[in-house]
Amino acid sequence: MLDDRKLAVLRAIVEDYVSTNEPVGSKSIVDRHNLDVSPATIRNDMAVLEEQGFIVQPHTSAGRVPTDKGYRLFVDRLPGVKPFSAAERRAIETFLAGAYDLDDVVMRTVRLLAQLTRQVAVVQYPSLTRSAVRHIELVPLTDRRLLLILITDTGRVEQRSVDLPSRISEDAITQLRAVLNACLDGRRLTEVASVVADLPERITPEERTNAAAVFSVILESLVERHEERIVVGGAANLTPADFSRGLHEVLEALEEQVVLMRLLGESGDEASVTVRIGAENQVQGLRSTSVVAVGYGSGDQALAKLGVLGPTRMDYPTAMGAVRAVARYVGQILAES
Amino acid sequence: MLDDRKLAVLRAIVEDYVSTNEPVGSKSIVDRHNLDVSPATIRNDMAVLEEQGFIVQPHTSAGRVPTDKGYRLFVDRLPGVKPFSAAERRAIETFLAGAYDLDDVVMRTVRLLAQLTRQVAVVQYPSLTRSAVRHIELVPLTDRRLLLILITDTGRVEQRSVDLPSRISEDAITQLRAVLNACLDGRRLTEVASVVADLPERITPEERTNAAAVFSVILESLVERHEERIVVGGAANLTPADFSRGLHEVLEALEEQVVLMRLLGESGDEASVTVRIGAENQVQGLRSTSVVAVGYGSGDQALAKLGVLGPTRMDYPTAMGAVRAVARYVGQILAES
DNA sequence: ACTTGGCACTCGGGACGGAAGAGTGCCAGG
DNA sequence: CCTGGCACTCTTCCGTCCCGAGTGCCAAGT
Repeated sequence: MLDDRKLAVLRAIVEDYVSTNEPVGSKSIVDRHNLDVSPATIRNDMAVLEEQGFIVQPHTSAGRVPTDKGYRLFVDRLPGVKPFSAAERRAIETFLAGAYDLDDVVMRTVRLLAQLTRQVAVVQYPSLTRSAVRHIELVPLTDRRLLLILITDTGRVEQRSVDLPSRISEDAITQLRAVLNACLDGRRLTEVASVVADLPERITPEERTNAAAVFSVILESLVERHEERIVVGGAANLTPADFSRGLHEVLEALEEQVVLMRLLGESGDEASVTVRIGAENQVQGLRSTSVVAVGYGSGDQALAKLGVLGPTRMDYPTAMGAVRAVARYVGQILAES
Repeated sequence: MLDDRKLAVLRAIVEDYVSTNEPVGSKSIVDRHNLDVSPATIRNDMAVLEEQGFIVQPHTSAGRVPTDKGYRLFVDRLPGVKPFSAAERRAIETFLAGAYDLDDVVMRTVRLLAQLTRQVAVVQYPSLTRSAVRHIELVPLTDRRLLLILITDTGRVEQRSVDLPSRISEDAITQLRAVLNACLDGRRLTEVASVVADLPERITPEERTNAAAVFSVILESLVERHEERIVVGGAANLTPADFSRGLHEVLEALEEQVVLMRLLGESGDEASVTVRIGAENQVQGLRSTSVVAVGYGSGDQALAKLGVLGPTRMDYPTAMGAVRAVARYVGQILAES
């Protein structure tokens, strides 16, 4: 039903529209791409493509513009990702390699992605729920208050302050610290809940109430409320022209961590680059944007996701290439540290 | 040279223009504010105000619009800050009190400020250079690599990884940790440089090279490059209409930490609310915005600054009130923790 | 069966022009 | 020093017109 030439026409429309931001007509297609047919032929093809819902014309006597469905077909059946040159990849690598801690890695990644794609970059911190405990530290703030610091194998450092029901001695802190590290070290955070349940037995009875306060903070704020952080950058790349209802709506959505989580969560498969186009995003307010995302991680399993967000009129091949390449190197960096 | 009525006229123009975003004419002034004079009189006053550069008319036969200089006069000589009602203050307090760590305090503050003022909120983390060391922790990652964690009395937790020149034993780590904490605990970060210089003597000779690596990380990344973090929120409150050259320029500036630092740095006095209007900001790209900022801190001295940023056409009294009130409560919260 | 040139048609956008309205500056009189 | 009156200046808003881009359709050619 869609022969090769019709696909080529669709591709031409997408490419031209992406680069010019103007509806593309039959004439300009034969001019810029060397299909050896006449404009009239293209028009016939376009009529079919329009009937099937891949393209529309904003008004009679304007050229055609791809629909979400059109972009979808383009992404699924057409050129695929644009591979990065060796030089580009080296640039990415060195830029990321300079980072000195996880915060810095994430910040650099965001900047890098935003710059490479000229879109909005979205990077999730390595998920806590998929991380394992590397170390737990307790620092006394006052004699009724501790600072609890959790360090994960993915480099995240989380801090919480704990109010204690009664005063605590240095010795008790030392004991508690030892028990926590002995029992939780190396455990994934998903297992922590069950382990913590057994801990009170290992604590001397008089310290149990204080210890319980610490445990409950661990459970509540680190395990149950799975604390996922997402960083956004390159918002300045959003161009007002692309959003009929104004940037406002998009900017608002980008400030809501929860919304971003859902957005990244929707891209299902983590191993390969996924693209969600326009209304495929269930997130209200981002129905006219596309998201290109992929999971990244050190080694085999994905720790979290990163990607870019932009108008549906986006250079998908480049975006997909950039996202894939960056994710790969971020994974490497994390594996090394 | 400027009698009371002329000031009242300026005030009327500022207030009306802020609320309507339209040039305000002599007629509407006498209607909305009860000055007991005729429009013609107002016109004469306006002619003077314009001659002195406090207002301009976009084109003949339009109303008047305040200039930067006009806003400046308004801010300096007119109503001052809008005090917050008891209910509002209680709302602020409870909203901030729910925070469970410094990151959370800062995030909540940003949201709160953005919401109260409907402008862009800018909050700086408590400055490292004005903080004191509360605790330093060393966690082995591999036998050639440590994670260095610095906790300050302002609640900041900074992490850096340290590559060591040679393998390090558990005992050596313990020794190093003890020395660091013994010598640095309670020291302001500005003093740290001189203290660190004397440290090697306290370390057994065979561990000096490793210790030196740790010291240099402390100095380089925590002391010299004074690591100031700034969080921005409420960018969605920027309305395109207010910026002739587009949001783009403003959004870009807001993504540059360095720019934001300069911006907050420019507001000199820390104890009281300062306002920088339009071109008073030396930061390129933010010449058409105003910044209302104030220092905040636990107790007497300011730790850092926070404020809001918006178009020069801003509700200054409200913004100043909100900034002042929020800064006060943030200071309280930090003092408690 | 597909492609092609020709042709009439539709519509958006820019140019032009006139009318309405807002707001001003100035002046002469209270 | 204030005020009412008045002429003047622009902007804004329509309505009209015209041009060009791009289309859909058809009949003819391969």
